[in-house]
Amino acid sequence: MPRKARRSGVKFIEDEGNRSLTFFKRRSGLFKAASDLSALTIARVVMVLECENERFSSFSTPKADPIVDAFLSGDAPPESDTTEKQKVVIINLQNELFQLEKDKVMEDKRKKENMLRTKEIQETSRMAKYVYGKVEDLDATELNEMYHELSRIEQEINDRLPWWRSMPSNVATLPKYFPYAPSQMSFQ
Amino acid sequence: MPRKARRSGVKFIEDEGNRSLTFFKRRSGLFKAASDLSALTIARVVMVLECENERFSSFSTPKADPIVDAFLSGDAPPESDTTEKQKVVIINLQNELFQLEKDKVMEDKRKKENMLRTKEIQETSRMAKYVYGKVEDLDATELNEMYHELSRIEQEINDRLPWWRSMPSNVATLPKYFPYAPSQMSFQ
DNA sequence: GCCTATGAATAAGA
DNA sequence: TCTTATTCATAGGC
Repeated sequence: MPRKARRSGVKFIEDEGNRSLTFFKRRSGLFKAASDLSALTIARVVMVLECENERFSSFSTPKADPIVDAFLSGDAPPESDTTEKQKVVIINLQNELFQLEKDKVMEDKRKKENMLRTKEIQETSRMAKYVYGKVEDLDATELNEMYHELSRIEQEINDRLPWWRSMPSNVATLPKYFPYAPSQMSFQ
Repeated sequence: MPRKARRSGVKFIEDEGNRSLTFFKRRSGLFKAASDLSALTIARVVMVLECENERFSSFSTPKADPIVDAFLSGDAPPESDTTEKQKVVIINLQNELFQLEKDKVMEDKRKKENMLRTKEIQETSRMAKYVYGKVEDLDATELNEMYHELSRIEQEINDRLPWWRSMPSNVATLPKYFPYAPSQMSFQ
């Protein structure tokens, strides 16, 4: 029985407490919506949120084997054989080692790119061209490339792990410094 | 005036046409929700969708100056003078430089953490044996021992690793909207 | 695309 | 947190 009228538009919420409450409520709504969407269709979703306190959260639809999930979440049937558990744990470790190697490569690559980029920016005097070219075009490309890069890594890992149809879901999560982009786009 | 009952659960939609219709409807709903969330609070959202035909779409809330926004979305008044454009360019560049700095810091942090982790794994010689050896080659006692050892380490890893590499075990605590739980996490 | 009946999300209040 | 009144998204028709 609301005594105060329900909030009207989509204006910024001034009150701190109310704002953060709304943030959490709506975040879970958003996650649920994303989850439902990918359940109803085949779509995959990856999502990163940064709240006002610079804290991040992410959501992504997984492709992990249900059996593995069950093990990992502790729902494994009690009679399940120990070797199954070993497998899971070992996979985790192999996975992690592999990830670490991959991370190294990726970081070096990104660092190089960033250095080039910084230099470019500092050198550039033709700024207008930059704006047009960068934001309109490159963001879409970067987005696409980044996603595919992640997918590729995921694929490689999958190839190494015969009975694990896919990576643990969090691998598909995008890095937090994902380029900001024009608000909405579709590509290839 | 629905003649057919409304769809019940969140089961996969078999019918192709219906499925893609639902995809588009819900995608726009998702985008709207994300947009509202970031309007109501300060949150930033980045989202990438991959539909079943391997096409991508993305949504993100840019944290740009409103002027920049207008400019990027093509809404800039035609008569807007050069100084406006310059302002746009500068803000944009500042944004990106800031991003790059942030990236640098994050990468250093990650690199450090990775090195520690790699060392930890490599130093544990028994562990190495387990990881690189075959499960089938170990006897029951070894297996058991290993399981407990690895479980302990897994726990430690979860306690110490940053979000992007934590073991999926924590999925257990998350709401399951899905037979296989979506990965949802918060970090930093 | 647009229109409604219906169910789901959520803002306040407790 | 939970509850409930209300708004909002959306499934099904066109």
